[in-house]
Amino acid sequence: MPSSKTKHCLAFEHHDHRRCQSQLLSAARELCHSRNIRLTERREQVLQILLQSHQPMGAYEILGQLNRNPEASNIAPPIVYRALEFLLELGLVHRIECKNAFIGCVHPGHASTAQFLICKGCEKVAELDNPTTSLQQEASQVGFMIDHSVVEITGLCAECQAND
Amino acid sequence: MPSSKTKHCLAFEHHDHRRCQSQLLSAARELCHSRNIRLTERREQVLQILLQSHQPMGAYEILGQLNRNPEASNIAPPIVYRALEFLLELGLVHRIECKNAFIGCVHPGHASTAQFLICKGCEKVAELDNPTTSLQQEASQVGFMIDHSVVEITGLCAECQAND
DNA sequence: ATAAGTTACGTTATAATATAACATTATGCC
DNA sequence: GGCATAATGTTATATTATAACGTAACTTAT
Repeated sequence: MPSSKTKHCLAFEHHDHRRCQSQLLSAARELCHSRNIRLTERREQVLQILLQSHQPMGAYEILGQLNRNPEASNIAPPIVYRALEFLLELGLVHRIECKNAFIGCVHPGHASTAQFLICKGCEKVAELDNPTTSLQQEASQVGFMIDHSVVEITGLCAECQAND
Repeated sequence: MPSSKTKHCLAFEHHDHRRCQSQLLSAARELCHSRNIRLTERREQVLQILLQSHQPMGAYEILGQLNRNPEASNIAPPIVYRALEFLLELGLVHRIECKNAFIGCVHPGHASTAQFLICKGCEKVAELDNPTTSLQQEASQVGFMIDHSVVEITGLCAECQAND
């Protein structure tokens, strides 16, 4: 899974990545503190790895990052999956279903709904931020109680179309 | 994966299942014929299994069904995955990403877009039929060229809410 | 402060899902 | 028939995920 590729695509072209990361991390800490929930070191490590990458990562890729650290090596899959489960529950992280991968949430607050544009060219993923879609409204009207909803739109971003 | 559970939920309550199946199968045959594409026996077998179930099935579950047939047993995963790939491409089958499972399409024709209501209670899945969502329009307007889009709304159907 | 209860983490093994690579058979076309 | 292509078959293995059980850390009540 290439992670440092052609940075030429999708919504987050010009932004201060370090600042964005640290803001999201602070927000996560505050969220957990306010809810009296423990953002432990492990959980924070996993969140940081995802926020740094800013792109979807597989669980084993995250695991690799954790084990890159020479001290405290040899971490096993369940640890990553448990941290992810925690972060997903809080909406700090989303799962990109069509890639079996995970990505840090850029708009914490909408835990139960997310929409993504997924470029097949540069493999970048942009999170959109629509509070509620017409489909969700429709579902509710039919009496379906929504727990979680996912929209994944795959295709080619403008840049990648141009580069063909 | 329970497949014959509490049939009490979601959109397709009252319908003639056998008829629905055979209609979809005919439609598939016609589609392939008109496009001069081969709906081989294997591919048709897989399609039939999915249409019969009318619910999402894992690839290995399908495999199990194929191997249930005493003659011509011992079929291996790639065969199923290849048939699925073919059927997905044509939009005769959809992939339920959040379950890593596959389901026969009930509205062939919209190959590149599908929406599902997925009940956590009875595990049934209903396919909706909205041609285009506002999100897709939005994506297009941003210059994103959509290849495929997936909407998966998970929750509790009306029946399952009542049965709590 | 300590014992009891709970939550998080660590570890081992294994299950479930998916694909790579290559051999064989069938089909379409000249 | 002979050739090219497409589909299937086969073996092995990669990738993703979880079960089950043990240990450590934190929380709370006494």
